[in-house]
Amino acid sequence: MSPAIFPAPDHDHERCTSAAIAHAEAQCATRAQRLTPMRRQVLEALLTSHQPLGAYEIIDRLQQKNRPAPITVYRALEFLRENGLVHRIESRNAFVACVHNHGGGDLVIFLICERCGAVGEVPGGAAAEALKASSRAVGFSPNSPLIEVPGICAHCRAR
Amino acid sequence: MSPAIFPAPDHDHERCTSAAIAHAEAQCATRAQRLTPMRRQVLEALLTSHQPLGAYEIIDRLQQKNRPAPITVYRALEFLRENGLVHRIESRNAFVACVHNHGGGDLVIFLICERCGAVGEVPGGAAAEALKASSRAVGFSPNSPLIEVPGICAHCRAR
DNA sequence: CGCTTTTTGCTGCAGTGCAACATGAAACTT
DNA sequence: AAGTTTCATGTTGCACTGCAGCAAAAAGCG
Repeated sequence: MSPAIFPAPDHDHERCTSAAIAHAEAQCATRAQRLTPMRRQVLEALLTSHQPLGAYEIIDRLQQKNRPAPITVYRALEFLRENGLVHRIESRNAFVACVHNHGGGDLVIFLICERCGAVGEVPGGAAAEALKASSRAVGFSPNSPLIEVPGICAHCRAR
Repeated sequence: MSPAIFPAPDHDHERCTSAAIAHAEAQCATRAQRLTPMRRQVLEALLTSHQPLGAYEIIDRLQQKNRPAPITVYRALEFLRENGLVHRIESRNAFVACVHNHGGGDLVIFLICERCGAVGEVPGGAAAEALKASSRAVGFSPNSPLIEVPGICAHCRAR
């Protein structure tokens, strides 16, 4: 598929979720990491939302039977982030499932729709170069930058 | 002085602080806004730190006599941000005094030294253009982006 | 001076994030 | 298979973030 940056409002949710879970399983297998039920549930909660969720929102969406404590969810999120399956949206104090298979090191730009709340990821090559140049010009040695762009996504604009 | 992006460790703190306060007074005067004692104290706390401070750190640094409630500090910070005197560092949940006189709308990049904690601001013109291009290429209408770059500043690298 | 607007104080609360310790489950060793 | 180590989760508790809602005080204005 051509990876739509923003999922269409009517896309096949089931399929994109299960594909992402499959990818997560593969990812963990190759890294000898364990995608436990807890971790999988947290990832699924994020996948089925397609929006950034706060920690307590995640808790609310998990099976009510054994409502996990905040620390449990934070630990699962930490694991998922370390394995590139989840990103944190700093400007929202929230988390999104990563639907790309972008390699670990390369910079990603987060596009955050202010209307529908969806988050898209785009590679940040050109912007990264400009940033590096600006940083080094003042003697600063940059590490991986954080870029989050609020705005309006194509689907919302179309309406 | 040529506005060093990062203040030298041995720079004249008194002078740069009082200059920034003077600028804040002028800024508020022209906008018919009131730089009250509370607001001034919060700004001074940030200026004398040259590092991002959390809300409670600010409280701790204010005169102990009348320790303000968190909401009071948040309101002062809100005012200072609206008037371009303070920035929020999203990735740190903290605030820094703005030592530049950059016009309201133009994009600023925050360089955050991971060793000494200092924050520098550089204009983000080139990076902003690259970001806009990347965003629009996927049908996204961007607003003012957030860019924060962790790294090592020149002074820390020199050591 | 009265009136309005702005600012600050006060109480309370929901959300964020993690430390420290205990328990349980899985993997590895011999 | 039993024991040991490692990893994951549960439990308790707490510090910080951020703000709502209302009350009191201060500043500006006719």
